[in-house]
Amino acid sequence: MTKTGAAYHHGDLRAALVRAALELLEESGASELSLRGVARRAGVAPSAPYRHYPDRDALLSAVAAVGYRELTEKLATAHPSPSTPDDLAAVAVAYVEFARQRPALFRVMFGGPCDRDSSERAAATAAVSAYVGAIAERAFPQGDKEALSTAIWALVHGLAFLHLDGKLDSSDPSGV
Amino acid sequence: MTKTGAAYHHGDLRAALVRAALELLEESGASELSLRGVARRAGVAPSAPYRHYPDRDALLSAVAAVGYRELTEKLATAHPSPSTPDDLAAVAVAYVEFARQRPALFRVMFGGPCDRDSSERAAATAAVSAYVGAIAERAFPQGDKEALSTAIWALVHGLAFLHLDGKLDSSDPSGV
DNA sequence: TCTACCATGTGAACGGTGCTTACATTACAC
DNA sequence: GTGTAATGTAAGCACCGTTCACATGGTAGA
Repeated sequence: MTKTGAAYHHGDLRAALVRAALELLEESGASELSLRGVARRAGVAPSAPYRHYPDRDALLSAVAAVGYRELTEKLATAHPSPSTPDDLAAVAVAYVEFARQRPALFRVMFGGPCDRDSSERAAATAAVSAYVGAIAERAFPQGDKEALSTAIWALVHGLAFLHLDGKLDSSDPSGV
Repeated sequence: MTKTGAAYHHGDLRAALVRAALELLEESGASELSLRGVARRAGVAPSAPYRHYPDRDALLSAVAAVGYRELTEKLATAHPSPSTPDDLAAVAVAYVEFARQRPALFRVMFGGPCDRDSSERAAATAAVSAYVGAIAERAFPQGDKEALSTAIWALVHGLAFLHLDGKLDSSDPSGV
């Protein structure tokens, strides 16, 4: 499948498509990402992407996977190894910030039903889950790890979505 | 504008369209609700809905408004006047249950960017918000009402979304 | 080096979509 | 009864996802 194939006609169109999609998401916040639009952006015929992705959802999954990686990076940057509840709060704020700064990408990542076919995507979300779990365990060693991890992720995730939907204002009461 | 107009040619097509949309959402969980599909379901030409709704989003907002009403009903049924944290937990479970039982409708309600034009929709979400706030105040009289209300809604909302995206399993650690 | 092959990209086409516009019909006011 | 405004229809536009036959060009094997 030459996942990271060198350069054929176009030169790694597979990656170029993901890049074009990310650009479109950043520019016009519209979370409506048309395959034809991405192809146009990449300077390629509308049918070209089908040589690399079976359908639109597969391309979106690849884009989402990049989003997951960038999200974990941002969280790690917020606090490399959080261990206190305050550290955790910092990471939580970073999560919500990510959603607010890149709403279209965030919607691609979490907006629709995740297709379990994409191993790339599944692995990336598992990584986020594990990361949150590890943090929760370190911050609250005495608690039930599963429940805590779920609760924290849910709280932060819900906060992000309510923000995105304009249900909240600037106040950020994320004291955890 | 004859919002609740009697019966012209079709017989309150305005309401019939919302009904048809809800039916389609329930049947095929696909959250992709096409205006043409709704019109077809209502036995009407594809352009007929435009006499009652300016565009697809407006119809979706009307559908979402119905969803908000049904959600508040379900929450009220779960516990008519919750005052203890345990009561609150029951309401929270009902919220997540609603999302799991009617995922397509839930996605219409919260999935996309809410258009602030629809007063109908805005009023319905404000009602949910006020309801949660009132509950939070009664269950935790000593806490900061705003922060508590936000935190609770976010936790429950995030839980619902993570469930919908298949990130969680059957365990329901909603101890609040 | 020549040739055959296969991966990649193209162009046209199909059915579906949201939306608009011109036209037909129907209910109500006068 | 007649006129008018509200309502529904038919046709058409541009766009979408997807497929298929075809063109192109890099690479392997002789």
